[in-house]
Amino acid sequence: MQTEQEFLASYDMSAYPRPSVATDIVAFMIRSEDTSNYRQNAENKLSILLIRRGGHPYKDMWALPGGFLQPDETVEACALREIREETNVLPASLMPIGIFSEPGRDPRGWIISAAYASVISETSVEEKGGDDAAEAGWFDISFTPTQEGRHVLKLERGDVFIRAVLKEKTSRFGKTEFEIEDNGALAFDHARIIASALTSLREEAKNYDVIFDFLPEKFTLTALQKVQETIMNISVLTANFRRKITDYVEETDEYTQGAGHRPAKLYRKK
Amino acid sequence: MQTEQEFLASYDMSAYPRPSVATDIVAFMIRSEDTSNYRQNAENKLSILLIRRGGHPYKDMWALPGGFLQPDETVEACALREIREETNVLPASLMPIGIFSEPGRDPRGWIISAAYASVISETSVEEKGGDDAAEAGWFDISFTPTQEGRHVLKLERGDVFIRAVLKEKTSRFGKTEFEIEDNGALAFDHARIIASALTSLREEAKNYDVIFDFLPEKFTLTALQKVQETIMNISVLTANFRRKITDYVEETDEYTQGAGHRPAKLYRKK
DNA sequence: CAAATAGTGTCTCTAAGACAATATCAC
DNA sequence: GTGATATTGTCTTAGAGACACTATTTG
Repeated sequence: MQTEQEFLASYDMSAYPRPSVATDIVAFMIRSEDTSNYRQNAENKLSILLIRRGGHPYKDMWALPGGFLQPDETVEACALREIREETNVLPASLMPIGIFSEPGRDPRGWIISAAYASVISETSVEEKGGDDAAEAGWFDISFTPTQEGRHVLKLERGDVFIRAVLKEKTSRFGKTEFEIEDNGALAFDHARIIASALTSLREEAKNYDVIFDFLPEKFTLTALQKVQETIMNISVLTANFRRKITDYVEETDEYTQGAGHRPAKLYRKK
Repeated sequence: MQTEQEFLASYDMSAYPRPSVATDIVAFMIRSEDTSNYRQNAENKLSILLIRRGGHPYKDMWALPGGFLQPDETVEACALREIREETNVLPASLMPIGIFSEPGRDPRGWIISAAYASVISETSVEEKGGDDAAEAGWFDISFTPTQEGRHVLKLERGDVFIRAVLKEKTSRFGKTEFEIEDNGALAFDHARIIASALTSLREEAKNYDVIFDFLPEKFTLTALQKVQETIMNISVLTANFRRKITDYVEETDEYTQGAGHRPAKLYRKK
């Protein structure tokens, strides 16, 4: 009879086949763009971070940031490390999206990926300019349904346009999934991952769980409302939004200044 | 300059360290127990499937069904295969719970696990008796909060009692997690996985997504209500439950028979 | 009829949606 | 004052929760 010690000493992990395990991160940020009229508030665009692949496979196409899991870290820590390496910022939130493990999803071999959505506040990343701007950048994202259950994913940054088409599919267990019909210029199955991530983000934004993470510590209620409207791609009535959000925020005694119109009180997350 | 073909031909996956990847499945079933009074409806108990470990490590302790991912399958397919091997049944649903990847979670080495919750209808599994009853069995489960953010997980089957204690912890990003304080007789970090799975199941049951999966195709509204009450560990008023559930079901023209009280109409999921 | 479950009607209160009205700043 | 945003008030309606009541079967 073997003892546990003896068993563990003789156990050989390499007897079983093992995949490489990676994380891919969909990093969301809301970028505000000044309007022509100085009195008008800035407009918001939802954007994600993409990196141009310098080497094979999918050379010169755009991919999500990510990397391989290391032996001394959790999958979540790996995702945080990768996003940190790319943006120099710790994200304000990290949400699991799913495990992507279809055989053949990576031409290099058996590589499965744990996908995460993360949220980065624009103010936290502002200082970093476009130092290696050709290699990484924030793409404005839109994801809209068309006829016959198809969805078009558009990513735009300056003069770079990416357009992918996905088909909505209900999985065996009733969960809606996306299937890639046209990759656009996206690498691997990343169009699918982005679609899932945005769907999850919208789900989370419904109950106000994630919208605070897009803003700095102190913010106006109008800014908060704009965040939600931008994410959900809808518009809500101000009075109703304020009534519902009251439970989640607390006042500060500060106000915005010099905006060419009535100042707004700043709030903090409760 | 290398072509993509050349790159892929020279690519060596084994240059990077790889973990073993496994799935663990929390299979839920609601078992009805006849009461002493013949006119009374059966009582429901929520239960999960556990397997007694025959070998090291954690020899003789109880563990979740699961197994290693194979190169030609998705993680989800792996979970389905494992649950199928154990119960001979295809579950009615499969929900991702999370990836458990803390270094040291498995004494055999670097093994990460994708955990799933699945739901099995009692009627679909009824035929199978206790053929290897000593090795696997359905344990009634209860999971109740105590003082100071602790939770007690009790598992019971005949004369086998398992009692584990977990501490509720809010992760960095606001998600509630569980940390094991006392494993009871559970192997690995499976107490944590079970706690997460039950929490997810309750979340899903709130909006009636998963309760149908516990029942056969045709069911009474009372049975459906009992399922929800059993999962959530609450009781709801019949009139209100029926009003809300109307949108999710459709009538059949069949009725229950010979129960010693008024027959109930059978419904189907819409 | 008794015991048990099955099923319906309705009152109250809260929350959501729509819309109107008022407040305050920079120029 | 004008143009912009900030903030509050209130009407209506839908839905959740509580509770009382009626219906139907078997022994």
